[in-house]
Amino acid sequence: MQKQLGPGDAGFVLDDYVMYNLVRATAVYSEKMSEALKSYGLNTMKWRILMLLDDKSPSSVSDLARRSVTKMPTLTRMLIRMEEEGLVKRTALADDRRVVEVTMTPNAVKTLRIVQKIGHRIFERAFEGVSGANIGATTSVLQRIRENLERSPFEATTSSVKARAS
Amino acid sequence: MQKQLGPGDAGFVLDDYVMYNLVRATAVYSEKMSEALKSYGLNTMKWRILMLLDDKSPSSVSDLARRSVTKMPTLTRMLIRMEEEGLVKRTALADDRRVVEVTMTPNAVKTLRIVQKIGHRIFERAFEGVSGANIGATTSVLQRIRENLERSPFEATTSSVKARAS
DNA sequence: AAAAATCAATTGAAAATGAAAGTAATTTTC
DNA sequence: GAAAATTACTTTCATTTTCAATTGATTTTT
Repeated sequence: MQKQLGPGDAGFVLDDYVMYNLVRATAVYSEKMSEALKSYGLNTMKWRILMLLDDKSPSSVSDLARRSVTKMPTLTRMLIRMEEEGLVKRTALADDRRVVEVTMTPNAVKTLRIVQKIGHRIFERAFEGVSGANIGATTSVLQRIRENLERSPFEATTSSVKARAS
Repeated sequence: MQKQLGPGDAGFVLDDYVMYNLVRATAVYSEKMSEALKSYGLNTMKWRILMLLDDKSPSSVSDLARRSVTKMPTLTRMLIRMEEEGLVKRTALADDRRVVEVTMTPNAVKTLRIVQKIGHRIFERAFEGVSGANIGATTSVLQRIRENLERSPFEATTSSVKARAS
């Protein structure tokens, strides 16, 4: 296996570029999930929040924002709506009343369990023909990507060469 | 390697779930790219469109929409803006005047080449510590995921069990 | 060949998003 | 221990995105 070609290199093929495939695969997956969730009154964001709460409850708003890679304002609004819909409860933390603790309602757990089955079927379809070993390897690589990128704030070494269109 | 656990199964760990990592890794990557592109007057969507045009020019609007997994209205507006900024040219196809052919301007090519270098550095950082073989394997899996999901329109087999929160 | 159907792209109204400012609570500094 | 700084979240407002309908062009049907 030789050195990775980057965009702009001669012989570079976009369809074989890992980053392009990463973004596109995720977009298609999100699209499918979104369709499937619609009839349950959910969208991908509510789904992700419920999954995160199922994983760790209660969670603070900022914790959910970080783990769902969503901006706080967006999340605040979404959580208010979800509270109105009876999916979550928001309460100020006793120790530190700046913090808002979010928990799932039993109702939300019930809905989540149903939707998880559908999510699992989409997952199975997505990985049709991919071995368990390869799924594991892919997971590791994805975890690694996130860690690598979250660790390092990107510093623009060519900051002097600021080209601009028009 | 045993059977894959799905969300809701006992012993399931969200942080090890491939779909969660897929979405999160992509979100972090997009965030980093977005930051890096800002000073060049670009965003991830313009960047992706330019990459697609660099790969195949001219392209129709619908073709770009499909390959960038973006809704047509969004793309139309973005292309209009990009034309105003001197990045692309839009012309009705002679054979079929419903179709709008989009091409990059030389100016855009110049900008793209610069930004690609930065994109490549982010890519390298993302895959720090990942072998070339593993990058290749990941690419294949991602391609497979997309193909699998694009092929099959998801049919809700539990469509009778429509639960709804609240 | 006129009418109906389909298709590619655009536009208009409504919802979602995010940067920046605002608020309230806690911690740090002097 | 009061003033300043920080933190966690919320709100405001301008922009972006999307759904649904529309336009203009081509193809299909009758």
